[in-house]
Amino acid sequence: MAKTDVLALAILGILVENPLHGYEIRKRLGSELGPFRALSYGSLYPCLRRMVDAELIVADTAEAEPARPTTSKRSRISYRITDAGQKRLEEELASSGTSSWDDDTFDVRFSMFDRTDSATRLRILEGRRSRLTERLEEIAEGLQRVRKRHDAYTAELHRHGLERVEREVAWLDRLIENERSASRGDTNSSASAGQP
Amino acid sequence: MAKTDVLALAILGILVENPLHGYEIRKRLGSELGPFRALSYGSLYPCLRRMVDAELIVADTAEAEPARPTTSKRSRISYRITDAGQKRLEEELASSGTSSWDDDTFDVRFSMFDRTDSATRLRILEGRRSRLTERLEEIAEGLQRVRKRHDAYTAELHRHGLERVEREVAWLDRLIENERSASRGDTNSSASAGQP
DNA sequence: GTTAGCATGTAAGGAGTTACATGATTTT
DNA sequence: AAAATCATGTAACTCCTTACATGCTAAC
Repeated sequence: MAKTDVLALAILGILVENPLHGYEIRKRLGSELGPFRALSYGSLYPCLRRMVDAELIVADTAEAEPARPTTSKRSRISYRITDAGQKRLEEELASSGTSSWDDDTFDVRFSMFDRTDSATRLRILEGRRSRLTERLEEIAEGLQRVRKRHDAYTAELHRHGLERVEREVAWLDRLIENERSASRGDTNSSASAGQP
Repeated sequence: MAKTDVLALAILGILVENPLHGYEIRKRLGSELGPFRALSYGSLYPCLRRMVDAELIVADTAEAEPARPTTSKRSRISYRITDAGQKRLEEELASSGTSSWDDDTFDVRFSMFDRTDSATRLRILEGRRSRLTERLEEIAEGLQRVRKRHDAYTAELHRHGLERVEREVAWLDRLIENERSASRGDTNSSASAGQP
């Protein structure tokens, strides 16, 4: 796996809670991480193998129940995180590393915010925010150019794209504000602000 | 290119207006299509070549200005759409083909709506809408599951994801309504509704 | 008993990126 | 004259999907 494989990171984040077998890991990835990719087995199993080779996880060929010797039961390989894996996860979670503000990586990092310290959370949120405001300018420029070229549909596409990004920035602002008041020592804070 | 390459379709849509060279095509792809991919040359040029092989476009090794014979000027290969390419584009635009409601394909199709007939526009918008409502249910389920598991951040991620999709559905509803009133023969209609 | 869902994997291939390699034109 | 940007391309590589191949377990 070498560098900072997002998928491997997400898997470590899932396995750190309790050991699981591949099939279940895939389901979790699909539901845990927002509207995240429902990735295929053809992607998952090779990744698990790479992680085993890197000794971040180990594969227990389940012997859980000693009783019932027949009906062999040899399927369901339970993957468990190793000390090295746990250390790696902590390292990843500690620093906003190699830009955790890409679309994909951000979601994975965010989903593990309850295991991330406040300072790092803030750094990631702000990094993501500035990434989005850059994009905002690009889209706004494109919108200007497109408006001149008549064509209401293309303009509408840009307008909608712009709005989407603006909303995400507003969302981040809310989260950043929350994070700041929490670190100022306020006790009345949680991730979800909004309705009174 | 064979089937229905989204990139090739987007390029045909750009070249049908006027011939351009690769460098310029890439810029257009970046600005024209919403917050669309700024795709690399390593992707673009091989695609152009495939399209030339398929005779959808031809490469004119620019001789535009007959004057100035020195300073050779031989770079800038101007790509021009062929009759076959034009026919192919029309075919693509005529039917909502092999599901044009994926995230990527939808944007490309939408950006060419002014060259698409009303019935097809409506079919694509509705297809996209039903695709999104499916996703809506999946996310809503995931949100339920996540809420039970404490963890405010993951829940917030889902909530935000849900909201984003809901907004896109609302946007589509607005466009569909517009499209319907336009085909009912109202003269006061355009792609952008909204403010009175 | 047979369908549906659980469970694990591999091989081939698609679609794109990065890094490289090269050169012309325009601006400073 | 140097630097920026325009312009074209190739080769290697990454990441993921699809299709295939296999077998267990539970429900109807």
